[in-house]
Amino acid sequence: MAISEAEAVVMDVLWREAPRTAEEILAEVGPAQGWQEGTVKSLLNRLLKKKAVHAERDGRRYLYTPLLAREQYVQQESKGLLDRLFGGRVAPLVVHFSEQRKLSKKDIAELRKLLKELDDEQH
Amino acid sequence: MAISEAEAVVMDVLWREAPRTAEEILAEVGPAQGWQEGTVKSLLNRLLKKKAVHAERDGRRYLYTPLLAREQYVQQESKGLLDRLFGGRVAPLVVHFSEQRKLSKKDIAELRKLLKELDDEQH
DNA sequence: CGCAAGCAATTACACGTGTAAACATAAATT
DNA sequence: AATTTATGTTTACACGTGTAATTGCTTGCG
Repeated sequence: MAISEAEAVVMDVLWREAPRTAEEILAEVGPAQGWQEGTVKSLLNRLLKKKAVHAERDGRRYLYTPLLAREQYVQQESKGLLDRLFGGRVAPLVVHFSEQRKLSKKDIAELRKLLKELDDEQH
Repeated sequence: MAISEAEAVVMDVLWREAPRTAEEILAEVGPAQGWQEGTVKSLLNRLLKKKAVHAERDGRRYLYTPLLAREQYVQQESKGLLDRLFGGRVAPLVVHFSEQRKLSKKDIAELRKLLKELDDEQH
């Protein structure tokens, strides 16, 4: 089963640094998200059930570690969108953003650099 | 309220060609999706409620037309993903796919072309 | 005119999600 | 030892979604 958006917020905390306690996660994410303790605990439990995190007892509390790698998650999500909306190809997506004027100077510079590198490693 | 994935499948039919009757939509999408009549009708009703389509009576049936433009939908979805996963920027997403070896020759060629065009229209 | 056929609208139902409140349990404090 | 405190676990509940079944309304047909 897929990871929901709220769950992904919790994963994000763990991806930045792990292991962490529920309390630490709440501290980092509660204020911005407007979540209470119970909410974070529930999300952690659902993530446990989905095998997306691992919990290791540490005295009276648990330390949570991600099992699902961020790369994996990003990959799934991005591929899903690409497949659904752009025929599974990257260029049309970039063209789309270009048409919407959503390419910054920085984006363009980085894309140039990337293409150059791909060119170089060609042989 | 956002459009769900099943609803988007119906929208896709209408984006390809509109207006259409529920029957036509079912014919186009039912087999592939494994949906019955009632399913398509329900989805259409939800889309009506969400003001994503318009229905115009035509004798005993309705003709459905999209109100939400595909561009708009694509924009929302893409921006959402970009914001959630790539800090709202396009280049990191492309880099991600590049690292996953998901850039085809064709993608690379098209990206080159796009950058060239952007360069040209610069002045 | 009464009924069948064709559509649409309403209702249904299980499951996931966001968001907790309530409950359980074990450790710390009085 | 009894009570408070800190955590985690279970239960809850409303809402969206996927997927129809059921009901309702027209309208052509016998």
